[in-house]
Amino acid sequence: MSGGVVRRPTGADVAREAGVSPSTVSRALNGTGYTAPEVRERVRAAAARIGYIPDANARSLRNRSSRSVGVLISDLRNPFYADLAAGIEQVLRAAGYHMILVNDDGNAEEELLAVQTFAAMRVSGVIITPVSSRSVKSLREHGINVVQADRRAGTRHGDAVLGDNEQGAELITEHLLGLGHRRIALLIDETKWTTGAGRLAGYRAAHEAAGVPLDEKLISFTTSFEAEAARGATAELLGAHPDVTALFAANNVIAQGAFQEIQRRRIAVPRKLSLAAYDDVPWMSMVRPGITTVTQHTVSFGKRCAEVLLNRLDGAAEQEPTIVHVQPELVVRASTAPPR
Amino acid sequence: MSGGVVRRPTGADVAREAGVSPSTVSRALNGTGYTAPEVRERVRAAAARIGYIPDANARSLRNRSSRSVGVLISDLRNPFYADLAAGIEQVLRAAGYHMILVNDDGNAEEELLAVQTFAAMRVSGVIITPVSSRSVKSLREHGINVVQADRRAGTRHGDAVLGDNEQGAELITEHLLGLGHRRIALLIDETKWTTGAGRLAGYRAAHEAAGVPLDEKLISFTTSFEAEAARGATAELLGAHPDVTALFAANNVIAQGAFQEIQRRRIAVPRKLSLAAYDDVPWMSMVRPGITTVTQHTVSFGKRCAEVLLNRLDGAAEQEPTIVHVQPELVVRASTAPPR
DNA sequence: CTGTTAGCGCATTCAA
DNA sequence: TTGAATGCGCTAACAG
Repeated sequence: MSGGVVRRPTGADVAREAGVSPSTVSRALNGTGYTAPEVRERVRAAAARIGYIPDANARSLRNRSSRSVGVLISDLRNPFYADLAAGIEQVLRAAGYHMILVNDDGNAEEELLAVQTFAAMRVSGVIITPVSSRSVKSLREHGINVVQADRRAGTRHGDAVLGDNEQGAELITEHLLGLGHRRIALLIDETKWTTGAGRLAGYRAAHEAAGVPLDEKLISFTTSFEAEAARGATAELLGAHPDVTALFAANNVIAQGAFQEIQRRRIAVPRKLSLAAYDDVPWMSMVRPGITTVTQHTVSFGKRCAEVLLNRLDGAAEQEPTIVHVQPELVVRASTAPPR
Repeated sequence: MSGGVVRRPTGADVAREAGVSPSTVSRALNGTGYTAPEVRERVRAAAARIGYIPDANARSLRNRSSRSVGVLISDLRNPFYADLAAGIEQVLRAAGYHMILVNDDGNAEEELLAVQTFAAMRVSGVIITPVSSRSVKSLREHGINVVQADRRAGTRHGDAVLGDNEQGAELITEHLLGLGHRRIALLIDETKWTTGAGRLAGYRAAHEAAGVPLDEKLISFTTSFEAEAARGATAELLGAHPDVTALFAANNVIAQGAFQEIQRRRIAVPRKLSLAAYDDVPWMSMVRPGITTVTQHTVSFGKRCAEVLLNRLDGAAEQEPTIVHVQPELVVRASTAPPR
């Protein structure tokens, strides 16, 4: 039992039940075109009675567009992306859309595959934390609305919701400089993306503004996106430059690696070393000392992304690109203090 | 520019390009039915040349089923669910399916709405951490394959991937009893779901097995799913029962609240109080002392869910239900030690 | 205001 | 082995 093909009621069934034509059913249920109020009620009742659920695929085929939105992120296990997706989904759902979520693991191939999928599904838009500019271009060529989230790849055109990475990094660096630090190391993984580039620029700008000379050797580039790599980079840096008094980790994964290395070496934070990070994720407020961070209010960030997309779908098709800048905010906790 | 409707190539276009009929295109590209190898190549080349992407909606309409799988979870911001979804997505993607992710916030209404959506989309299956049994029933009535993940609502039928909550709770409780604790409090939020009920049962069973009398007053029920509520419950419990030497938090959110309250009161862990939790999430290994937990290997857990569903889709339509039990594993860290 | 007709793009009969 | 015809379920013209 239970198995087999379930013949689900169609619009024609509703039509029969209500004694009208299929097109009237469509109009009555969708509120498009004219329908006599009395008829509309009858159709609604009939539909409810037989449990009619309009077939989304038929509708999308006919309309050449669906109520689906593609969301393409790097890593759902990273709370930054998970929160972003959570914010997006919340707004989409409230607006009657649903989210196709694809993880690309920071891999351009996978990203391109997902673009194919989204094109095939005729999603009405895509929100993407881009890895390669090809995907974004490809999306556009397919006539799909795209909102770039968190960073931009290549093209500077089109809708985007971005954090002000330069300002965020300045906030942190200023904070550290203001405490009296002069040897502040930056741990960063990439500077090809707008996020990394901006954070590096902010770090530089803050030094410049304060008139503090910057030692380029204190900028450490991690090669991978794993916390373990960041731990190694931290070890190396601390070994080579024992005079460093503060560490600035450019994202939450790097911060994790740095924190672990610091714990392993039993370095007293903030007495011997201050630590600050970009992006506030839960563990940073759970550990002692709590980590000073720049938060981007990630869930709201995601909401903004969805709002920008929805706005574009609501007729603003040929409007100017919307660029939203999310203000980063410094959260001072106990991991930063004046140098000894 | 860029705007307007993009006329995407259809199978007919490919047919024209390759000098064959549309049906041959379909056969050649899908590998169904007979096609001359030479023709197949020609069609493939033509398709690639003009950038043909089969319309997923048309295909789903025709096939009465899509390559979409609905995933319905409680809260993407909770790392447990995020990891679960990450595991599911990874396996689905590798198998050529995609994930429609819906958050129900533990709300039965939202859950039911999502069921409607999934039915409308003709998803080929749904993986759900159920809130209400109605949704699961409704899904079945629509002839949709469902895999219940982590817990079951009402019905004991059908495919499911479940943690052995009773055993996991026993593992923790035994561990604490073995250390010599006799006054172990349990912080739990619900016991209507199979997860909560199982964990409570395991806590009881371990006491029984050890011949240690259990004080029912040490079982504290949180009313909400927020960490803050758990913090309050912890405060109350600690106030009422200062002789408690160990705390067992039944999930990661409760553990967070408990941990925060413990920090606030500056209670020495594990010297004055031991703390253990169900489900291992990142902050638990970052804080000092690290929290002793039972891990369910959540990402793999998610993978198993997807595998069970895929297996069902692969012809096992009328097969016996698959029930997978995921073995919990005790991870002993520094938050548990013999009572003072 | 409502019904008839047509077609979205595909996969599958059935004939050839 | 291939092509022509058909219909999945829906909505939008167009007549009435």
